[in-house]
Amino acid sequence: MEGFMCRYMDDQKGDRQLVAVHVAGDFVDLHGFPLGYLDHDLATLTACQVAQVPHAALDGLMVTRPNLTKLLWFSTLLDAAMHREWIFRLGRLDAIARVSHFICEIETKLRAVGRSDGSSFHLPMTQADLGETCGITAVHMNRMLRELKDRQLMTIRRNQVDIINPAGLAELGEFDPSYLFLDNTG
Amino acid sequence: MEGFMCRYMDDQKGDRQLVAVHVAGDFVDLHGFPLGYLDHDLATLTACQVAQVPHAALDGLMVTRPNLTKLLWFSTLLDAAMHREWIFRLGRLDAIARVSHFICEIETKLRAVGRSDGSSFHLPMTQADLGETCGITAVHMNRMLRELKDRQLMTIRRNQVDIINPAGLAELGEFDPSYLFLDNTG
DNA sequence: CGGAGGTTTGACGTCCCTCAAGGTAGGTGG
DNA sequence: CCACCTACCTTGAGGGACGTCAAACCTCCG
Repeated sequence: MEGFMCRYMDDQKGDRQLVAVHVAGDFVDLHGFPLGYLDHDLATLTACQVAQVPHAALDGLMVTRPNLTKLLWFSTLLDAAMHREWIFRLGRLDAIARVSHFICEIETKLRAVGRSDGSSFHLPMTQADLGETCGITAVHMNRMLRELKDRQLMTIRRNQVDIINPAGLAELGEFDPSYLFLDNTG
Repeated sequence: MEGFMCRYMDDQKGDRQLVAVHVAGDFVDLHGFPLGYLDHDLATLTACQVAQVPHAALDGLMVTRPNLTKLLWFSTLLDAAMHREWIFRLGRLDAIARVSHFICEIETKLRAVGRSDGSSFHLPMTQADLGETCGITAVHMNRMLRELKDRQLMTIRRNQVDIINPAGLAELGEFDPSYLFLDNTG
């Protein structure tokens, strides 16, 4: 309902890799319903307010409300589409483009729920968190953020993101929001 | 029904990033049903035999067969779980571990459909394909495969994979098959 | 026999990591 | 109100993993 959460997985050394970041309005744990258990971990990035839905209630919905079921299914496949985009980001983009891409994605998601005006928004993630998102170290994340500032594309200061040149940022991050299916979320 | 397919996305330079590899038995394009359209591309790696299911038939199933619907939903979330594992692989593992992890994953999937005996199987992917899967160049993939052979872990020759030391390969790739939910696929 | 696609190898460059040190801001207790 | 602590941010130097470029080779097939 409120706050920021993330999904992550740990490697053998205990280092985290974030696999998703969730904002207010997301149905976070729906994957656990058809799967039975969850293959990864959840954590909050801020204090959060969450609503819970018993699996039994979802089973009931599946029988009585196929259209609503399809919407829930849709929302989990939206997560899958974002996962694919993250794979692309980690596999094909260099560090600075990864950061740009992620910032564009989170801005788009926040704007969809009225948490961003298109240029400025609150993002409660440390540079270490951002590094674990983009598959780079916190030190290198710091250098990339400096470079984004130097290039007049965006700044982050005290969890506050300011996008100076949205088009330039999207271009650098090869960001195309069609995978977020904003024309279809109702 | 038969053959190998993959899902992929292109970057601005036209280089591919594979985001999934599908084997015989997978329901490949089910994501397009709730989503409405597909945010990525599909290609075959070999000649394939495919079965098609009209979306209208799936709509019918959702009304009359909620249990079967949940199974289909499950199968798409399995894809999502694999996507997460690919994110982890690209974000946290170095090149040789990425290859090991992928080989372990595809071996496990093939074994589940009787296409691998646990040590040997057919994998119709070039070193360039494997590179596009693991986010490294074909040249570096070649070096990693040589190293895996030198370390007595596995060999690939003419699309034939031979795993010499399965435990060692899984260890190197930090591979844990629980995300494949093999205890739950019926 | 020749060509195309795939594999292998070497030399060299660069992006990012590692390690280390210092700086900054907010929070807590004296 | 100051002292201190902790978490986070910033910067530098040096090294290593992987990319790039180029050439040779191998294998299949027409």
